[in-house]
Order: sequence, then structure tokens, then C-alpha cells
Amino acid sequence: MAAVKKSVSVKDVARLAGVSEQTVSRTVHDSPSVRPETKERVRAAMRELGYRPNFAGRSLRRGKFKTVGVAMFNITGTGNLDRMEGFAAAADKHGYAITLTKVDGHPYTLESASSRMSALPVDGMVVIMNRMPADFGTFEPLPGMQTVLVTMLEHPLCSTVDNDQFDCSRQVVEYLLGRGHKTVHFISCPERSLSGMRREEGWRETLRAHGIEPPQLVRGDWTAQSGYAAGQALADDPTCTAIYASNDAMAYGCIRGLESRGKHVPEDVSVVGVDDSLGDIVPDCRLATVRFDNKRVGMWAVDKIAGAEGVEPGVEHMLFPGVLVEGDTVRDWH
Amino acid sequence: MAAVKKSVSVKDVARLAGVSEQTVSRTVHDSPSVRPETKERVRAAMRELGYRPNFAGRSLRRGKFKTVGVAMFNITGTGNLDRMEGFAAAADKHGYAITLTKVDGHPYTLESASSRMSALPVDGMVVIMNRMPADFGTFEPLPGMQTVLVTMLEHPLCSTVDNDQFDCSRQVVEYLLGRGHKTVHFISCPERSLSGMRREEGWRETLRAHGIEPPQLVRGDWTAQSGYAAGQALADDPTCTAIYASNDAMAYGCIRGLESRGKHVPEDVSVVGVDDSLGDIVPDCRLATVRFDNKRVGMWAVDKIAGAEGVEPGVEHMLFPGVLVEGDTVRDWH
DNA sequence: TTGCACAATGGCAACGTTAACATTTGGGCG
DNA sequence: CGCCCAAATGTTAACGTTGCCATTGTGCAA
Repeated sequence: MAAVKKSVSVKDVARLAGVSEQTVSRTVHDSPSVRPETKERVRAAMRELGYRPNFAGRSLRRGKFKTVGVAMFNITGTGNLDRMEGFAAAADKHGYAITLTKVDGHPYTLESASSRMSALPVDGMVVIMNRMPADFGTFEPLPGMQTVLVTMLEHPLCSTVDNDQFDCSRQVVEYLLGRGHKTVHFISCPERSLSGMRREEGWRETLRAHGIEPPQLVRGDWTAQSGYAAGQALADDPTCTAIYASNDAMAYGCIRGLESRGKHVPEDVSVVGVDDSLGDIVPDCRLATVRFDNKRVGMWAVDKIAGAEGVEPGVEHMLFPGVLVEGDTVRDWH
Repeated sequence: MAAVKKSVSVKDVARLAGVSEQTVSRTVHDSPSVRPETKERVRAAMRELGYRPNFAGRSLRRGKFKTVGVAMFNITGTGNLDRMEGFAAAADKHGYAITLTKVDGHPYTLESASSRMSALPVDGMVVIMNRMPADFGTFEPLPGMQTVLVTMLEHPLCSTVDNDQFDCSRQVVEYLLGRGHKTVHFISCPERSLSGMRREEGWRETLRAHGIEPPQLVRGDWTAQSGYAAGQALADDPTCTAIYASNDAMAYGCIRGLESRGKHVPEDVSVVGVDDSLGDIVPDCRLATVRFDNKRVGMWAVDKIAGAEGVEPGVEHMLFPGVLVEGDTVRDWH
């Protein structure tokens, strides 16, 4: 039985193949200046020894890791899975890997995310922001570490990307007004949610832009149960003919709440949600909603870092609009 | 303006602080054999220069990366977010990082996941299996790369961990039989799902163990819509008093399907799901279900790799049982 | 005073890879 | 036959860190 060697290096391969280390390296990179037969001999040696290039040696030499770090304050969250899908897809495209870090137990600041990342083998980093970090205004990215924030807020020093929540509300409100409704009621979400607040602004300002004073909103907490309560509350309001809920769970809850009070959707009230998250969970309910492409958001973030390759790219801010998906829960108002 | 230096090394810090590189290194690691005042001088120099230790140099020297790789064939999938939460939590605990890779466009084999990982800076790897890889039986983990598979199947060379799907079905069936039902109908899932198949086995074998011949199952496709159809189909079956669905979406669909045919839950039929995924999406429905702790599964996998630290740990197989959560959709049968 | 233990610090080498430069070989051409 | 060019391969050094061993300095007992 062969002695266990810590790891096989180019030196070992070179010795076995009877060539120099440099020739091995050239073979690994498939350089054209190595004779095919030599290459074959080297490859045979690599196979025999089970050689795999050492990442640390390579990175040390090159000064690049070909890896993008992703810092999350909360891993569980709507759309995170799709965003990760995007991160992974874009990374793959560029030959990069993704390093995931949960910033937890630390204060909710960009600085803590940044310093956590700085000790890891990454060329750039993406931070997923759900709430407002305490140091958003003052944060400076680490020198040499390209930093992209996933948020709607624009940062002076970091590129940002997110779904356009304001435009989402604009689309929904104008869609409902366009169908003849005189106003649009709103079921909001907890005030600490950045994206939720932006949706609320979009709803309010779009109504005002159409000369309509926004009605009293109903505050929910993202759950269907809170939507149910909101639906029951709004069922008694004769001016309420269209409801826009901050997410699909609340929209669905709202529908059931309205029904529990004898109101029918969409005959009596139209309902629109956001997120397209009901998907395969609820039968027989084609809820009108807004679909976001979180995968695209994730890809953009990683592209920004991995696609740069040496050039120092400027700060950019990107918002992707959602797509309004029509359903069976909206009807023209007479 | 200072010239832009590629990166600050111990050498730079040493020069500024007027000490040797070794003393800088010792300060970084907070060695007790450096005088406090010297340490402070070095720390000041580090701050001034913005020194951060270089990962590549360190790993090269140490031969360890303090990173666990996670290979996924599909990123989107039930429980993956919770598993990742577990990966990240366990990694954090050990001072490790997580490197995520999507194995895509490549064949569905452990070998492709493994070779993809081999070029990355990881000390061990976790593979999340959803389906049966073609080379499951013949796969050998890379030497020196501790490999953990997330699957119920036991592998001779790799440790494995997953939820106990067989036991999940056992719990559900025995629970329903214990409440007086004479048999339990089953809504299954696509046959390529490993966990789904194991649930099916559990259902079948537990019934047989109680001397009951399993009734004809209804095949679903994970969606509420297929559950709805199943519910309608089973509504006409007078022997059907208890239904066990392979996931909550189908269970919920089933309930609505039964109701559409005039059957009431739980008065006429009891329904139990699996996954505890309805959570905040459906109002007024406390579905009886089985809750899995995917975070714990993820933590176990990473603990196995990061917790080992040098010792060569044996192959282990771990199954975590789910917890049956009672709800309002089950009633005793007279 | 000398010797000795111990605390604090420095010098050197090596981890695996590859860029840059150096060397060898073979062939074409004056 | 000698020269030069290009193809193929080899040699060297450096990336940043840290383990090992060597060196210096300080205080105390003999």
C-alpha cells in the first residue's frame, strides 16, 4: 500500500512524467507550446497520481480568487432562493464560485458584513439587505473589494440592484384604476421592511398622481391570517372595490376574509397581490399578482463583480421592474 | 496621493511597526509571547495600512481552507433554504465558510459534483441529492476530501444525513389508525423523488405491519391542483376516511377538492400533510402535518466536516425524525 | 561575578503555482 | 558549413504566511 502523501503537486507530476514543473503547468492550462505527445505523457502522470491543482498556490500567485462572497443577514427570506440561483448561475458562467456567509450575532451593519468577508478568499462581495443597516450612509467598501448591495436604496460608493418596488405599486394601481376602480385600498406590511415601505410609497404616490387621496391603509404582518383580518375589515367599507396587498399570502388571506363576510372576488372586490408565491400551494386560485425576477437580480450582482475582470467599473444602480400577471381575481368596475 | 499598492502584507506592517514579520504574524494570532506594547504598535500599523491577512498565503502555509463546499443539483427545492441556514450556522460556529456550487448542465452524478469541487478551496464537501445519481453505487470520494451526502440512502464510503421519511409515514399512519381510522389513503408524488418514494414505502409497510392491505394510491405531482383532483376522486370512495398527502400543498388542495364535492374536513375525512410549509400562506387552516428540521440536517452535515479537525472520522449515517404537528384537519373516527 | 532559565523577538525556509526569462534543439537558408 | 529563427522545454523567483530554530535581553540564584 502506497504511503499517504499530503497532496500531489506539480513537482510530483513533473518528476513522474520526466519534465519540468513549468511544462506541467503549461499542460494544465493547455498551452499550445507543449508538444501533444508531451502533454499526453504529463496527463497520464496527473491521472496516475490523482493530481488536482492547489487553489491556494494558484490564488497566491495570481492574486485573484475567482470567487464572489455573498453576505446575508437572514438566509430565510422571500426570493433568496431565486437570488441564489442567480448568483450561482452567473458565477458559473464566469468560472467563479460563490462563498456564502451569514452575518449573524453581529450588529446589522454593512461594516460587519464587510469585515467578515475580508478574511475570506473573495474578489468581491454582494450584501443582501433586508432592513436598513445603521451605517448605510457612512459605509465605505474595502479597497480593492468591489461591493454590490441588493437594495433599492442608492449608495454613493457601492453599486446596487433590486426589484423596483415603487414601479410595482405603480403598475398595480394604474392597472386597477384603468379597469374602472375609483380608488385602491392597500394592505401594508411591517414598517421595518425596506421593500414593503417602498411599495407603500408607490401606492400612495401613484394614487395622488391621479388626483386620488389614498384611503386609510390596513397594516398587515405578511401572514395570510393578517390578510384575512384585513379582508374582514374592508368587507364593510362600501368604497372598497379594489385591494392591493403587499404579498400574495395576505392577498389570499384577504380573499378568504372577504368571502367569510359574504363578499365575492372578483364580483364585489378585485384583489391583487405581489410576489407570485402562491404558485402550487393553493388550488383553483389564479391570483393577479406581480412577478419579480430575483434570479436576474442575483445574476446582475455577480456579473457586476465577476464580469469586470480587472477594469475598475463605476458605481451603477439597477432596478428591475416586475411583471404584472393577470388572474381571476380582478374584474372591471362599472 | 499614495501609490496604489496591490495588497498590504505582513512585510509592510512589519516595516512600519519596526518589528519582524514573525512578530506581526504572532500579533495577528494574539500570541502571548508578544509584549502588550509591541502588540499595540503592530496593531496601530495594521490599522494605518489597512492590513488584512491574505487567505491564499495562509491556506497555502496551513494546507487547510476552513471552508466547506456545498454542491447542489437544484438550488430551488423544498427545505433548501433551511438547510443552508444550517450549513451557514454550523460553519460559523467552527469559523468556517460555505462555498456554494450549482452542478448544472453536467450529468447528474456524484462524480461531476466532486470534480467540480476539487478545484475549489474547500476541505470537505456536502452534496444535496434530490434524485438518484447514476454513479451512486460506484462513487468514491476524493482522497482527503471528506464527503457528506444529504440523502436517506446509505453510502458505503460517504457519511449521509437526511430526514427520516419512512418514519414520517409511520408516524402519520399510526397516528391516524390510533384515532380509529380503519385505513389510510395516500396521495403520492412523482416517482423520481427519492424522499417521496421513501414516504410511500413507509405508508405501505406500516399499514401492512398493522395487517391492513394498502388501498390504491393516487399519484400527485406536488401541486395543490393535483391534490385538488385527488380530493375530488377520493370524495366518492366510502372507505376513505383518512388521507395522507405527500406534502402540504397537495393536502390543502385535497381539502378544497373534498369540499368541492360536499365532503367536510375533518367531519367526514381527516387529512394530514407533510412539510409544514403552509405556514403563513393559508389563513384559517391548521393543517395536521409533519415538521422536519432541515436546519439541523444542514448543521449535522457541516459539523461532520468542520468539527472533525484532523481526526479521520468514520462513515456515519444519520436520520432525523420529523415531528407530527396536530391540527384541525384530523378527527377521531367512530 | 558567573551561569542559567525564560521572555521576547528575529531569520529562514517552505507551502504550490506560474510569469518572466533562459536554454536547448531542429530545421531552413544563404 | 555556419548562422539564425522558432519551437519546445527548463530555471528562477516571487506571491503572503507561519513553523521551526536561533538570537538577544533581563532577572535571579549560586
